[in-house]
Amino acid sequence: MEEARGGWPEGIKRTKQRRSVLDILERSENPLGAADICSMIERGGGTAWLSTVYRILELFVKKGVAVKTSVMNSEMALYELNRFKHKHYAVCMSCRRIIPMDNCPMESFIPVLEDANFRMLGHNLEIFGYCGDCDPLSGRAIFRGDAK
Amino acid sequence: MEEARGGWPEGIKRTKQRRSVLDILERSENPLGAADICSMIERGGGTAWLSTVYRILELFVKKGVAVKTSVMNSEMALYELNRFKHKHYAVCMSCRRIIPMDNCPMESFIPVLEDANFRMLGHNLEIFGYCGDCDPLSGRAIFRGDAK
DNA sequence: ATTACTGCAAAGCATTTGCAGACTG
DNA sequence: CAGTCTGCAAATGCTTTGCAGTAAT
Repeated sequence: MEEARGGWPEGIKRTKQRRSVLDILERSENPLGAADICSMIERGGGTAWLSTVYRILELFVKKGVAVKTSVMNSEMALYELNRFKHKHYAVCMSCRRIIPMDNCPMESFIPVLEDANFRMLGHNLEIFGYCGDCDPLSGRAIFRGDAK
Repeated sequence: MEEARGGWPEGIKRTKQRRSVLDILERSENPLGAADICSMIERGGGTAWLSTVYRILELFVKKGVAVKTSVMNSEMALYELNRFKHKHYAVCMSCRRIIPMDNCPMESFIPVLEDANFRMLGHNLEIFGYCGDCDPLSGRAIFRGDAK
């Protein structure tokens, strides 16, 4: 489902740095670390301090524009655009290469892995949401405009 | 499939601290952080420095006795016994509670979540293994006795 | 006895926070 | 113009590393 993207996400002030970060996230197939994003901005001629990138990413996550992904055995937090679909990755335990697998019901990814010449040793499924004790269960949309 | 457990994992020297860590991992349903393990040992009357626990966990992972799990939105690395089966968790985005789901093919976990009164907002599947360029593809068992 | 492991201290990274100046709406 | 965001620096928290003494085989 498309969001306000193409335009600009609702409730986020437009700055040069935020434009850059969103632009990079939109272009990237793979999740990126804050440092990656920072150096990509610099390579593109822009400037953005690392702490600023962190703050922007945190904001994007809070607004539901991006999601924070922890990829197995990586020390770094990775971020990617919230594309509102399943996120499935094959992560190489050696070089950390990430093979993204879109549209991926459980039963169909084996062929994809074989095509990618990837030997699966195991997998890990994480489900996120709210348990009974914590569910805000309101009519409000999740992630929208609540204080820090 | 059972390993040398109940006995002692092959190729690991027996020390008080390692016994403690393995014991705790065996008893725990959920993945644990190094600090958790450390304080559990102290609560049990033992002693184990945090750095020692980290070293032990690193060793266990290298030997295939434990696996390192990164649970969504957690800053800490978590470790658990390698039980040689799928690892599926539901993680509460608010309190970080972890609901483990054993024996969990994709199509069957929805009822489990409903029983646990868990509202799923999304999920994340990670697959680990070796890509074509990195596959050691030897006859050797994975994780067994290779240098750091 | 030899070799490896642990306690402890200090370093290393990724991430966060505080503050003053700069920028957006 | 008011409120927020960014640059920058310093702090924080998890994890790693170095070294000397201690324990396991």
